[in-house]
Amino acid sequence: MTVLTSGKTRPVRLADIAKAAGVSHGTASNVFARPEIVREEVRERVKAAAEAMGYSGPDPKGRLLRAGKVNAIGVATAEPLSYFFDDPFARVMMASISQACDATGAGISLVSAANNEQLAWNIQSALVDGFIVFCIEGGSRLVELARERKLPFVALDLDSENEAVAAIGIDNIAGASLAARHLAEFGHRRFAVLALESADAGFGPVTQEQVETSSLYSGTRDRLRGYFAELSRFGIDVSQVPIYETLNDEETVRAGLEHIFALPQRPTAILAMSDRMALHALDWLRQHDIAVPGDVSIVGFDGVPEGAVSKPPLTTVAQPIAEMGRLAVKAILENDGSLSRQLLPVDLVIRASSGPAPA
Amino acid sequence: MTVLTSGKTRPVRLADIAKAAGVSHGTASNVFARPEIVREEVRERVKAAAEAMGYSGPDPKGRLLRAGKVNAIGVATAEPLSYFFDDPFARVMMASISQACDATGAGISLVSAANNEQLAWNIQSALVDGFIVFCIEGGSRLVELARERKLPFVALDLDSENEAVAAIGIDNIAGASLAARHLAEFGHRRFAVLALESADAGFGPVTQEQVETSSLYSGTRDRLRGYFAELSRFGIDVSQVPIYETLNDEETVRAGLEHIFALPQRPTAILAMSDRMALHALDWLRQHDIAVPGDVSIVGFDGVPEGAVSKPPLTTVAQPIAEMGRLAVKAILENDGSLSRQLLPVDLVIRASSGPAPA
DNA sequence: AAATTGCCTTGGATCGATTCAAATATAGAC
DNA sequence: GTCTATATTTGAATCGATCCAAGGCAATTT
Repeated sequence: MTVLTSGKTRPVRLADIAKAAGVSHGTASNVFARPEIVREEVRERVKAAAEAMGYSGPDPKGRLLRAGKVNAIGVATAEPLSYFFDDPFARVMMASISQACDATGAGISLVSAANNEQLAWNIQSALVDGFIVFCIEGGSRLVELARERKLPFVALDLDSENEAVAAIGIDNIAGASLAARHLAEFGHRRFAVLALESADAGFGPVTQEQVETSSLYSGTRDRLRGYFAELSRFGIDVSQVPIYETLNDEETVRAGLEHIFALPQRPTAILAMSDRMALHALDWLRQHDIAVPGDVSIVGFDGVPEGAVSKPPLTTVAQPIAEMGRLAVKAILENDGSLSRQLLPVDLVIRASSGPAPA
Repeated sequence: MTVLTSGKTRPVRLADIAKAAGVSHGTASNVFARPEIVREEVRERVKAAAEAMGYSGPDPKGRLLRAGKVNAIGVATAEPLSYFFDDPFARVMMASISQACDATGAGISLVSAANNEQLAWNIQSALVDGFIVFCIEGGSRLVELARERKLPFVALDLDSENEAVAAIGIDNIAGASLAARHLAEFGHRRFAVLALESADAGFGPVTQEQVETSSLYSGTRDRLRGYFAELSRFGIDVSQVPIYETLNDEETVRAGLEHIFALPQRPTAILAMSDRMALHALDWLRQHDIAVPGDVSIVGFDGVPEGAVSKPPLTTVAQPIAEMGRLAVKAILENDGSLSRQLLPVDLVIRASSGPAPA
């Protein structure tokens, strides 16, 4: 595995094999890359030399520089790496991205970092042919970094403002409208909203104005707009609808529900901006003996598989997650510049967590 | 972003910047790699040139060859890539691996492939500093491939036979004993086993002999040995204990329970070789109004987080998954050759799914 | 004025391969 | 024996950086 040169050892290179076999390194390279053009006798000799010296084929590091293609795409997020394995939405998305990669033989590199400094470095030095950027919350910095690499990249779920970057997202306003209309048509008139972050690291009750004025997190803002536009159409005074912002985890969802159900007017319908929140809410409601959908209806957002097996199964606004992943991978690998921005349609999946408003 | 040379364009290199700024390439390199040793005036000039030519920093491809370190570890499996995001055990393991990577700033490359040919190529050409190999089922081919790369690598959960490869695993026999003893001490005498695969693509009732004779899947075999050795110690005739092999999914677990509970002697205790199976079993039992642990006790294996929140919470043999991930990453990154084989201790976590045998 | 010191800068060597135009060998035709 | 066509092989150039010994230069010592 190593040659001895003046007392110190170093890994065997293709050139060492070539010398040992008495051929040029060009020929040695051909033995591995295009064996069919090398005369059999020579080929065997080179292979024998390789075997003897414990050489196990050309080092990808060297090949890479020459070839230029890594054959892997980077998936980046500003969350810790474990986000990819913890978050239900990320998992479904990654599963679909990985299927698309499997189909084309490309690998996946996970790029992230504990702190912001690391993150910049990691993105700058990632060995990938392109990036898929998860823009969860205020991912604009991430987009900026990825863009500086001057590699093909697409943003998933990007703030709809930035027209200049390639992005695959959904129509948050339309999706939210769907959810709100569904509940309103069931006769619900007292609503509450479980919102995603609209400003950094905040949770607690917020007002519509606060959400509107925060420039980041356009997903949160658009979903709220969609909800409220639709509710207004039904003559509901949206200024009276409580909005509670959570961190999309169990603890803050429960806190939100405690808050909401302590208000004088209990809601009969909850609009949750993620399935994760909706599922935690389902747990809380069951533990508090509030029947779903008997007393309270709830509609989630995302369409994660857990929603299909919850108790009760969750009505939700399903994103075409698999399609988004496929498109993203395609955009990177083909890099024909065809993709600029793409808003995919969402789908209201009606299950058992929503029903007529109680009389 | 590109320079024009005799009619064709090519990406800007560091050398182009150096020339444009009138410095040597060595200095240009220092501007990016160790800016503090370059005089400010020069530094600014080079940076300006870079800016002007749209150069966004040294290409990692070039750096890699020189540095030799990719700063990423490969995680390989023979399953499709999406396994990493679908399987609960894999997910917990990946979460812990990614935490360890985050802590050291290393990236993660997922390596897998649809078919065997691809897999070989993907492993041979992966740009990584080492491999962590998931040896789920008969992963010996995978280990062989990884080994040929001559990079540091560790196998997770390897067949305990192969003494030559570095591996991190658990003592399956001891873990299984723990589970069996726990139930036996509760007075249980009628057992059933929900087993993992022991041969390819099979599910259904099997005998102890069948499991023993299958050479792959030593995990399944060892767990069964552990169960039965311990039960025998309590004077239980293990030849009468039904074993049902599942595919670790809901459907086959339910089929297994239908089968087991249709037998003349209903068990009062179930030993499940994975938490995933145990959790599906819990669902089935609840739906059939069989009280846990009133009528039937059940003990899982793995220690996935879902087991802590199931109803009832699952007694299980917890693997030190986080520790395994940490050790694996450490072994790769430090590569001090210190790790050869390591069997980590397992832990019986007693929760509410096990209790005294019914009178 | 010469010598020493410290700070920057230079340019050649190197990392490990692939590529391709040119050179060489081999065989068959005339 | 020469010529041509074909099959192999060669070796220099290239990919894009980093490293480092050696050199240049200005400020300080002797």
